Amino acid sequence: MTLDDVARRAGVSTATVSRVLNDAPSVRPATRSRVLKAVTDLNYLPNEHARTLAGGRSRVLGLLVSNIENPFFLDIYHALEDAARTLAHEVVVASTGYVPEHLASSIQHMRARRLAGIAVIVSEIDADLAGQLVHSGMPTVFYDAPRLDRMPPNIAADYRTGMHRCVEYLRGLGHRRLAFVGHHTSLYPLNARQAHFVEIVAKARPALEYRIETSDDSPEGGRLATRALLASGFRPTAIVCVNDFMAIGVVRELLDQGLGVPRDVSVTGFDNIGLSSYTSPRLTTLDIPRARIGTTMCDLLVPEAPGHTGRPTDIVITPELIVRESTGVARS
Amino acid sequence: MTLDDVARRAGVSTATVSRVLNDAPSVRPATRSRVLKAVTDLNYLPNEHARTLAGGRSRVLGLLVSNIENPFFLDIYHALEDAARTLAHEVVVASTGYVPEHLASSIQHMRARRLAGIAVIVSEIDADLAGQLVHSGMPTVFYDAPRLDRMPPNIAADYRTGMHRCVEYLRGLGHRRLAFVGHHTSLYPLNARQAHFVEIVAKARPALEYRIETSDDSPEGGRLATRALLASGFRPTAIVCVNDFMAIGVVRELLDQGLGVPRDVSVTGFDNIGLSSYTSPRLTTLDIPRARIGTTMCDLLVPEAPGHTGRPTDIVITPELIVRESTGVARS
DNA sequence: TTGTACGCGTTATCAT
DNA sequence: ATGATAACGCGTACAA
Repeated sequence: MTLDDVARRAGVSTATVSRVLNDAPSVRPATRSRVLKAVTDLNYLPNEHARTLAGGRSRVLGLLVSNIENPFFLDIYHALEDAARTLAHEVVVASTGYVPEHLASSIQHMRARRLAGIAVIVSEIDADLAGQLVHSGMPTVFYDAPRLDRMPPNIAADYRTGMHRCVEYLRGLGHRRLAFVGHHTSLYPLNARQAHFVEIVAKARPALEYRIETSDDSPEGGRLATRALLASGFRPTAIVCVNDFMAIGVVRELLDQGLGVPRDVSVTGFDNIGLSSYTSPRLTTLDIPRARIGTTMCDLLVPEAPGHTGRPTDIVITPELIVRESTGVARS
Repeated sequence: MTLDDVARRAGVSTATVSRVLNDAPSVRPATRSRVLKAVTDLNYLPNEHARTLAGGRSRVLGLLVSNIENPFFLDIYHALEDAARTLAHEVVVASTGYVPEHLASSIQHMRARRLAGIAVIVSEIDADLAGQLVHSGMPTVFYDAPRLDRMPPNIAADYRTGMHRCVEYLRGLGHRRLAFVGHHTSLYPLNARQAHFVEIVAKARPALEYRIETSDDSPEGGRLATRALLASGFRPTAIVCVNDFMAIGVVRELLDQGLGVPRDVSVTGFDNIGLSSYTSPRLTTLDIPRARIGTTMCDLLVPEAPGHTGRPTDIVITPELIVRESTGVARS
């Protein structure tokens, strides 16, 4: 089923069919409808590959995330997709699962497909890969990108301020023994949230005790990290989690060990995913506006986007503290 | 950056470069490495569009789901992707959000891309669209497909038995006033789980009271449905949810209204998503083996798959009841 | 073993 | 307004 078939059936040339399909201006209404009829009769659909090959342009955006199971990424995906849809663009996702090899191969695939642009939200990307991407000529936008020489547009969250708010809030509640539950990540960059946690906690006076435990980015990971934490004998009065997704498992394990939340241990998440207000107790967390991130990425990537500015804009998002039920005054 | 550039740099013809890239047998090691060097020097990546256009085949599978936010679908996606990866295939997802227009356009896109195959898990698909898909010639596999004349491979869950197990279990616990919380769905087919619930409950002796409420497929939907349910004055002692995702919101709303789960109201989910054992209380649910579904779909779609059988296999999955903490004896 | 040349299905540039 | 036809970048018979 090709253009030729349609052309033959409509008694016109392929050029005309192509014009109709791309609603070019000059086509007589009569022929136009003849062509359209042939198209539906034959249930014809243009070959996308031939199309982008001949036309040169693609209307597909790529999104690269670390872990699509985490609702945080899913939300960004949705926002991006919605924004893209209004611009007649599609978006394809690839989740690396924090596996560097998957990251590399996903990038290959996206480059091979000559996408219209690519949005990257993978904390484990190194400067090398990022640079390669940028130099490949594809429009690229990063969220939390590593520092690059030729900076591409970047959207950054001010995790330092966010973490500061979180720790200060807990200190105000009287917490002096804190734990951080993070997730494994390949070295680049050392997880910003964790780094800032350490920095801030280390500076606090009077001094705070703290401990760090890491595991997979999942509820199960949160549970395992908490189990290890408690098994070590350390008794935190508050656990700061790298994100809500893991916090769900942290709370679960605490409960399973007979610890009340927040009666015995306070727990904070990060991201403010939808689920965080459905757990019991509801999670205290820091909000990161995923929708805005997704929309902004689309703006940055697609020239036809309403919010598109040619120059590489740097955008900074400051996480807001959302106090709910999982935190309370420290048990004395 | 094209084959030509590489060929020129390596001092060979494009045909030879192509051979190297597709590791064809007869290429002298010396020239092979010359070509490979040129490729890396130029950071060359074959144009996927030209490739599938010329070669005719595509190594990309499509997955069509109703709501990728629901972990149920996400799990299938992952299983499918993992299986596909071992066969050097990619998979692209499209989530319709239960919007028929999105479904149609996603199908268009996938057909346009001449994918190697397409897996469909959208309850809202009608026989018309399904038929169109099958007749388009693309290898297709359905999960819970509408009945078709020319049956494509289909994977079905025996919801009737599953729902029967669920209702019988609740009856055994003394529940006589049941509610069903389902999700909106375009007509085709009337949600099987709901239909079976009604059928089974209506037959039960002594007679059961029941009521149905529907909303979006999300925790928020579950919450809203429950709110409406209670506002109506109906006092179920047990709520059967169409899936775990909504059940999360159902439990939340119950708790918010001061009702204990399962003390005052028992709640059952469906699917046995990972989250269902992280909520408090843990959800009693019916297990559906998502991983198996994803793997099987890959087997059915890809000829090179180990489990591939030429003939359209019909597979039936029977949901297993998993009893956890959200159900208990009916309050007298 | 390697090169030449045609075809894949479409868009776009000329003519007409 | 419409029709030829040359790209687009690659795979692959067919030759050499």
